[in-house]
Amino acid sequence: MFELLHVSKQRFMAIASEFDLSPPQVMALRHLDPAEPKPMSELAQALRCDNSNVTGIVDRLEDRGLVERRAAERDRRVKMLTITERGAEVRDRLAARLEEPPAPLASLSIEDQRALRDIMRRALDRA
Amino acid sequence: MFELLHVSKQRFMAIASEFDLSPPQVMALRHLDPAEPKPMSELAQALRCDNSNVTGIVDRLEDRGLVERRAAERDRRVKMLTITERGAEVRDRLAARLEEPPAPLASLSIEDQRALRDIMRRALDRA
DNA sequence: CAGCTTTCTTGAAGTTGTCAACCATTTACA
DNA sequence: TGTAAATGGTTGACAACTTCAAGAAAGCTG
Repeated sequence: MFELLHVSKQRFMAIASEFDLSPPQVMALRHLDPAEPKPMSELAQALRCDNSNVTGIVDRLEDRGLVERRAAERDRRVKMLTITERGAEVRDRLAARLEEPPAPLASLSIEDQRALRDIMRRALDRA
Repeated sequence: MFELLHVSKQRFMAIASEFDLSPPQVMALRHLDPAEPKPMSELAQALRCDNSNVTGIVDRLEDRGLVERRAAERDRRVKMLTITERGAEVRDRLAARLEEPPAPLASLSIEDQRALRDIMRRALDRA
């Protein structure tokens, strides 16, 4: 189990570096929705880290033109995050790459894969 | 699956901080064996990071008196890492804590847990 | 309007990570 | 044997993540 986590983490970092992104940047891109701008604080909550941390991560994503900050109309304190066109394209390729089943799991039989999926679902439902 | 990884990572970091250790420090302690000193380079390989990185991690573990560096007799370039008495005690408590099944998995039925374990084993054997 | 709260930013400090350069030691070979 | 190359670890520079404390700007409340 421990081993599997380690392998998965390696895989995740390898994919992130394919896109020249850091793991938190990938998490941020995954969470943001091109159709629906979200405030920084929500991203911080999703990433389970401090607001001030998100500032830096978004700074670097914005430098690369992947996301944009925009003051909310209703409350000008909150900055809404939107994904740019380039960002959406990267996000899609990233999602496709991450959805490929990891090597150890791909080598399992179809029945095992199904069983695994069902057990995982039950585990997360109970959580 | 993604979600499960995220949850597991959170759990791991929470346990690490219970012991006032960082994740890499925990990984290092887990890898070292109180009975058998190992060279820095082997730890670097296990942690999949640069030698120079291990230098810093071991520095901080040594500052807390958890591990010790000792020049190998055969080749004085290599530093053998040993776990101190305090280190072994921490390592044991840590192992016990990490072996407790994580909450989402613990809530599964016994059959599901067994099935999960068997599938995991098959996955890692094939890898 | 005055004071409190909320959202985000900034700055300091610490850890991780990589890379290049370096030192000491060992090994290879001419 | 003696010099050159390889090896193990350290150091320094740099970038990113992380948290905390302090601050600025905007909004809310009485």
